[in-house]
Amino acid sequence: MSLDATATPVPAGPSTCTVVVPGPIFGAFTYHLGSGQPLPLVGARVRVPFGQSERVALVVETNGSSVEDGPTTRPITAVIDQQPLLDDATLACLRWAAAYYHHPLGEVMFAALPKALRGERSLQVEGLRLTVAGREALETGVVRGQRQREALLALHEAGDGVPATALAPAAVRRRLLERGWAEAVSMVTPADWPAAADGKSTVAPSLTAEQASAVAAVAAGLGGFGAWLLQGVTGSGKTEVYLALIERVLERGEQVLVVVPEISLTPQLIERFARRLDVVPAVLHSGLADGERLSAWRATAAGTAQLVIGTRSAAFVPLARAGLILVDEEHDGALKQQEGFLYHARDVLVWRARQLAVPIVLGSATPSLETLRHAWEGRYRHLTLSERATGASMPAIRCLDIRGQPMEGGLSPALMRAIERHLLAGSQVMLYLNRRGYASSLLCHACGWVAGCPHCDAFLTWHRQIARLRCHHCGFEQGVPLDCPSCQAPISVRGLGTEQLEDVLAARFPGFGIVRLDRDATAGKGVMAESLSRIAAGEARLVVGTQMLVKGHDFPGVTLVGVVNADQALFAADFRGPERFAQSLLQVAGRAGRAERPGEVLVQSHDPDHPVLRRLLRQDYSAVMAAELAEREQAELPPTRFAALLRADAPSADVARAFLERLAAELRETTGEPLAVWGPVPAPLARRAGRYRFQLLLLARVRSALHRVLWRVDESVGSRRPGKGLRWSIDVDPIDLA
DNA sequence: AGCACGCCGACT
DNA sequence: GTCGGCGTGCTC
Repeated sequence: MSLDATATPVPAGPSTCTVVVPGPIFGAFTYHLGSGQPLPLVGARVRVPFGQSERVALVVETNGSSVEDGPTTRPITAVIDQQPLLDDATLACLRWAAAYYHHPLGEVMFAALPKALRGERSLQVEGLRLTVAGREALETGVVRGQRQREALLALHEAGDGVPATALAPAAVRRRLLERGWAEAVSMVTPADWPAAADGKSTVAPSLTAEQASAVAAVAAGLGGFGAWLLQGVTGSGKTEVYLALIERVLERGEQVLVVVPEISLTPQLIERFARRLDVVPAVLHSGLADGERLSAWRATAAGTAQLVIGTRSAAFVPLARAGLILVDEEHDGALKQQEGFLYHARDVLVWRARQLAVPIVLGSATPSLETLRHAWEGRYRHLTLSERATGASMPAIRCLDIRGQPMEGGLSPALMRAIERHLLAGSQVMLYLNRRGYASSLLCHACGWVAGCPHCDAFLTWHRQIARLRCHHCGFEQGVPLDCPSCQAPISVRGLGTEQLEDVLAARFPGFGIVRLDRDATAGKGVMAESLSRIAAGEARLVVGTQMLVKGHDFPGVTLVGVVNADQALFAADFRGPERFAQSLLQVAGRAGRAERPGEVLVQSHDPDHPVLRRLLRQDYSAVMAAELAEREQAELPPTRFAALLRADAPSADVARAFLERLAAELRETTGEPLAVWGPVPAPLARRAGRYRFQLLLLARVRSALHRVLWRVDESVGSRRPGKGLRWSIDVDPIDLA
């Protein structure tokens, strides 16, 4: 490009730009510019004719060589953004993620934008800028009006321009323009963000030796890439380590991105960050109104927000001056998107940290086997917090052998006695049961009939409070039959759910107050908060709940945790069953005994000698996971192999199965790659919502081999027509094989 | 994903 | 005789 712009003619060759559109289209499309249009920047939105209609598209390349024998290019209709919405680094990350997870780039890129920017909403506004005459007027002091003077000073300070509406009343602006002191410009709406909170920052507690050395280790690596696993038992004060690190990074004038599994569980975390650090965190999650999300996103991209806290979708937010990335509860499955674009936020962020040359800290009391393995093999540095910062001891975990015990509503006599003892001592008791509803199924004792879902291979769960049978997989509901539809004998129930447990406890321990925390009981707005405050106030002394209990919330008054049914999780079909069980048990155990009173955890099981259980009783998470790793190696499963799951479903079982069978045969025959092809097999829930589901598992020792095969899959499927109603997807690094 | 084109049942 | 059902195919 010549420096002398006036002498340089507009390049004679057609200026082109390559764009992607939202939707399941893998390719990119090349357009040429309309007459007199400026070449749009990469990362900006444009409007293009597309088929019979027009679309908003994102520019991914300019003046690119014309695409593979593309027919004739059409002209861009309009350039929407003068400035790119996505910078080069973010774009590179999105390109990598689209390729790695085999998802169309257009869909990936539009998913990375806040909703408000997926359409045509412009960020350009009318602005005013100081002219030379204006500067002189300011310096010579000829400006009479106080308001005009203030406005000119504001323009002088801003330099680049100020949005008209933010500057002064219309009359004052008109006067400035008339006198030639200011000129009208089109400018991008500034991405303002409040610099500080109210200045009342709370004082940091002094760090324990373990915390201090963790902080020092990571802080020494600021300014370059490094991955760290921060493994700290519940109550060991990981958050204090985060806070100290964030403080260091903010002092350097850099940004921190914190990604958590679920923002709804962490309002207190955000509040704590804001207070301590005296900043206003930019919060990014799906529950925000579009406008709020837009301003937080833009402030992050522009660098005006120093601290950003978000859920997995925040993994793709542009960062103007990144300094550190934190992933809290890195083992949590919510960090992996479960439909559509199947990315894992933790893995994306490790890639980004490397690209941005900043440290990333993965924190958890119960790290995933993937992350632990990286740490054990030296790819990640391993930081451990083994003591509770409060000085409280970890609760004792004991197993209750319930074989042959007379059970009452799923509770053994020993657990009943323990509940009574803790209640009478003035404590709170928490019971963990990972099954909602009243009973898992309705059953006819006479003929064996079971209430099943007409659309899924699943039993209907009886929800007594709403007097309905409900399918937890497709949402199907029906009334509760009084007699067996098949033989008219009276119906009985099987399996225990949280609703029933609540009833049993209410009858057995009247007057102590019960709160149930599960998806059904906390559905309404504000119900969750209300329940939590009833627990905090001690109004409820018994807490019954599902997985929800495991995450986030602290219940300082709880001294007994009862795990009602350990076997269900321990013998789960999925290969991650033991890992998940260990994580849930230790997380739920961590809710007990935080105060001065020591906690107790009682686990009911029919198999008290199960090796996973035995190791957990010793609180030895690492031993559980080391044994688990050996098993995975033996079984040739992740993380010792790289996996991809090909899923297919269709209204007809034959169509779905045949699709994968043909693919499997092709892959077995034609790839020279060292690859295991398992299946196709019916998916764990073979029929769901009226569709038949099959899956094919691919396992490779070498990641690149797996990806070469996946490209071949894309090609193969692209070149034939799938069967009637067939849907299929690739899940790279599947969390579960279901 | 949109949005067309395209070939079979119930309505003015 | 048309309106419209959603199956199938394309988008620089």
